[in-house]
Amino acid sequence: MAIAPLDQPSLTIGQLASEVGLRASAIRYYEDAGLLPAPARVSGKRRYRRDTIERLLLIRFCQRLGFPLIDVRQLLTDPSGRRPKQLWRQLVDIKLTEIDALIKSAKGVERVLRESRECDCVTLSSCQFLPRVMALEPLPRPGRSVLD
Amino acid sequence: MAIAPLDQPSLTIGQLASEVGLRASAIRYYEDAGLLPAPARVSGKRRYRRDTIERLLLIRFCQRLGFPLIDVRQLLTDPSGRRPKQLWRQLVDIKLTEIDALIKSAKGVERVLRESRECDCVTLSSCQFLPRVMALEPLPRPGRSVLD
DNA sequence: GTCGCACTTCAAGTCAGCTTGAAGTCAAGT
DNA sequence: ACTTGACTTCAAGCTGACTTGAAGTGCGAC
Repeated sequence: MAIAPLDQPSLTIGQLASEVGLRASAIRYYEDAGLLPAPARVSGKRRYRRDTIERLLLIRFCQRLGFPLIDVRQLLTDPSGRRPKQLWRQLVDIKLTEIDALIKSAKGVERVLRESRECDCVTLSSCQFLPRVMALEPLPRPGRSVLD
Repeated sequence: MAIAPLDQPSLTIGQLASEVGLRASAIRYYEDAGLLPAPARVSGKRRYRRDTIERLLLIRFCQRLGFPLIDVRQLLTDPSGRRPKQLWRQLVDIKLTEIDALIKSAKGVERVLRESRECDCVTLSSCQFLPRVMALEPLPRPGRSVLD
């Protein structure tokens, strides 16, 4: 039986989950989704090397930046094993335009909200805010790949 | 049988949909979701008064501001039939804090994205951006009621 | 030996806001 | 009479990131 090197003691899925603040089911899901390689097994149970922690942190890193898992997978499944700088820049550039649009849109919404707070128009057609609100783009919803 | 007044000729669902830029299926969905009252029928088919257009515009108005349909329903099903000012202010105030948080969060993400674009650190643990990214709150995802 | 617990797989459920499909109805036009 | 087209209902599908549940396995402790 393969024995983990001493500097990389193995973790059960529960230990790994609690170290990174995830549920075990999420880790299994990442494996199914191709974000984590299938780990070694000891009597059928998953055993993770400690460096898996880092990989999970990188996943959360990217999630915090607004990338969907499908894009994170692209980054992580680079054959060279290193963070592919070129793809990273491409993703960042697209995400930056998305974020700029989001901020702009959110600021427009904020302004209209502040102004319409005191609005008590009963019929919408007489509402002074209607044209400005309808001119707003809807807040983009996240979750889709930046690479369509 | 009730006859629509002359100043309110009735619209089929398809006419209504094209006037407001929605699909007929969306209008039926709004009815199921309690956002629109069940309209009169002519031989089984829905006939809408023209003021339904305004109600649909109000729904889109609220959607553009980021309110989920469940909150719009609260606003629309007020027994008085008028826009309930007090609820409106409450919703707006909560939404304003959400939007402020969103903008703040998005600006943090933007800054990190710009800075990490040139980052080529191979291992995440040595990445200077990790602590700052992990400190970011995730971008809030829309769609849930502001009144939990 | 048997209890409990952490693990396993697989399927299905969750949220929002619709869309799509199947199968049927209705009225007008040719 | 037949076709066309817009309508009807109801059920199911779609997105993303998971969670939940059911049914089973393995292992250490008592």
